[in-house]
Amino acid sequence: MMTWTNDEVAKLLKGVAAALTVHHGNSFQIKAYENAATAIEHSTQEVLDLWEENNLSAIPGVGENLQEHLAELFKTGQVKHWQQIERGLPKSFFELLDVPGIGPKIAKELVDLGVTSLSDLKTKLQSGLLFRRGFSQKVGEKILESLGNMPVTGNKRMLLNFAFAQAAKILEYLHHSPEVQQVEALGSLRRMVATIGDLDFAISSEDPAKVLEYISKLPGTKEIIEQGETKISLVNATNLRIDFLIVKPASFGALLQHFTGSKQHNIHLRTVAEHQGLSLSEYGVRDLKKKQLIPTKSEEEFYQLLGMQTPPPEIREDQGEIELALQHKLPKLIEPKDMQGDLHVHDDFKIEPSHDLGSSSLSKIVQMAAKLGYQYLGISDHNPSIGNHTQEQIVSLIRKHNQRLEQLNYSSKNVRVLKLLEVDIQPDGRLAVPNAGLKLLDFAIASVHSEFSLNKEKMTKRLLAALSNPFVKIFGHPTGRLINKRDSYDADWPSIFKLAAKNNIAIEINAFPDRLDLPDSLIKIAKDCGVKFVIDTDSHQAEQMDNMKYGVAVARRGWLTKEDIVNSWDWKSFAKWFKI
DNA sequence: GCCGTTTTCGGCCCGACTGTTTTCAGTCG
Repeated sequence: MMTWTNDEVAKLLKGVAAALTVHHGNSFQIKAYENAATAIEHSTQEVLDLWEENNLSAIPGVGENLQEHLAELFKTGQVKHWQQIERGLPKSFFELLDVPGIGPKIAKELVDLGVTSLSDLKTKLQSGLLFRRGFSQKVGEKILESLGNMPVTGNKRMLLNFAFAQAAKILEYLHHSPEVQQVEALGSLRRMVATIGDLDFAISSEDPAKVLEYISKLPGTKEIIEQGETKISLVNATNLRIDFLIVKPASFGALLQHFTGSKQHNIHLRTVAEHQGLSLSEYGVRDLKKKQLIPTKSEEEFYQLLGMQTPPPEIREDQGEIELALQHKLPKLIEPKDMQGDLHVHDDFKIEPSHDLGSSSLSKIVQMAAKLGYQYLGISDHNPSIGNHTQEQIVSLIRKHNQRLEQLNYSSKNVRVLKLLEVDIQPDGRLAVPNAGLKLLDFAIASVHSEFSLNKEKMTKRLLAALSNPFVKIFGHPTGRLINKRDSYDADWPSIFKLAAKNNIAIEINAFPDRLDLPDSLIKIAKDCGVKFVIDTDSHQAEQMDNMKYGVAVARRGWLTKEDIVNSWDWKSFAKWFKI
């Protein structure tokens, strides 16, 4: 069977919308296709998986018709109805739509002028041929610039920690302007999505013109894409797009709300507003009867005007948060300050593992745990490699690993240190440490570090076997994904989650920024199966223990509360849990 | 084509910026 990524499916839907546009189709049908495309593009669940689970309706904007079309696409590789709509349009038409600044109308104009591909477009623009045939000079020049800025290969989205670092630099620059009153990073960064495409900033100022002037001098700017009275967009030297929006302080709340998104959340919210005789924009809430704009300084004021609670940014994905906020029944999500321990930290003890050793000393890690205010800490080095050691040697190394931890507990009154180990799940599902070694531990974290491409059936069997081992209390980075590098492996997740729930094994939410695994999209499924979770940093140096916030963000995006997360519990409750 | 506190018909989010339009079309977020 063919595989389809969300991006590929979204691109097809956008193509259908574009074809409808040039054929003067129904504008609302066009909108429907475009909405479905963005929803799929930004979905954290794979649309192909959803189809297999018979759950395509989980994506807002995908209704009965589109579900049928998508089913046809996944089964046969094409959709007859769409082919009809696209009849008469050459392949190049759809290729051109990828270029920023080219929409359906311009793409049609270009193919009618004889453009056959992206490279042909470039040639014909540079030679001036298109201009002689009547194509707008200014539009052409903008397109040439866009072509130059387009990434050669698929544009990778930024990891959350990288995006935060970039945003921090820009925030610092903005804070240096006396005209800037408030400033905040918005968009997918504020919603803490696992990967970030571009950066958005909201700014409040009494003098927007001066702020625009100041931003236009941001160091590292390659090009200013557009600039108006309230907005400036630029691209920096690393081809990162950055948008700045500026309003008077009285409207700052509305601006925050508007550009935090998500798009699906806002569209739904505006239909709710409409039923109340209100209209929403980045300037405030407009009373349609009185024809009066009510500016909102804060987001809370904004949502209050709609009679709602303010949903935390992380769950503004139109997944039911609007309905619950209207009923004032939003759950109280887990927060970073709730965390009482980190159970997955590697230190530099020479345990002779087959994977990365940590680089920080044990004492430095314990200090860091104390600084973070933790009640407990799990030192969980990788197991000694099985290729180079006998079973006796493995057990002996574990004893040494334990000894220094036991000594530590005598000298450290604040942070309790647990004797853990991150143990490989071998391809057949057995653990890489014999029971004689496992029983020396407080408990084991089991995770996969090899043979990622087993088929679904074999992988499921492998994981189920590992989670049947009574020494395992945590299932580490469950799907094995490395963002931008390696996809999750295929497994029957509901049956794995059910077994974990039954065996009292916590599913890890690994906070390492290129893992963020369990992904937010699987969390709800896991919770529905009755599992508990841990949030761990998988740190290999002490500083990385600060990554906890990213794991907490994933948990929040999965709607988890303190009750769901065992290492947000105090020591007594936590100890009771793992000794069950 | 979607969707429901006007629910199976009849509506459909809102606005900025650019270019070339002297009142609007195209694109984007």
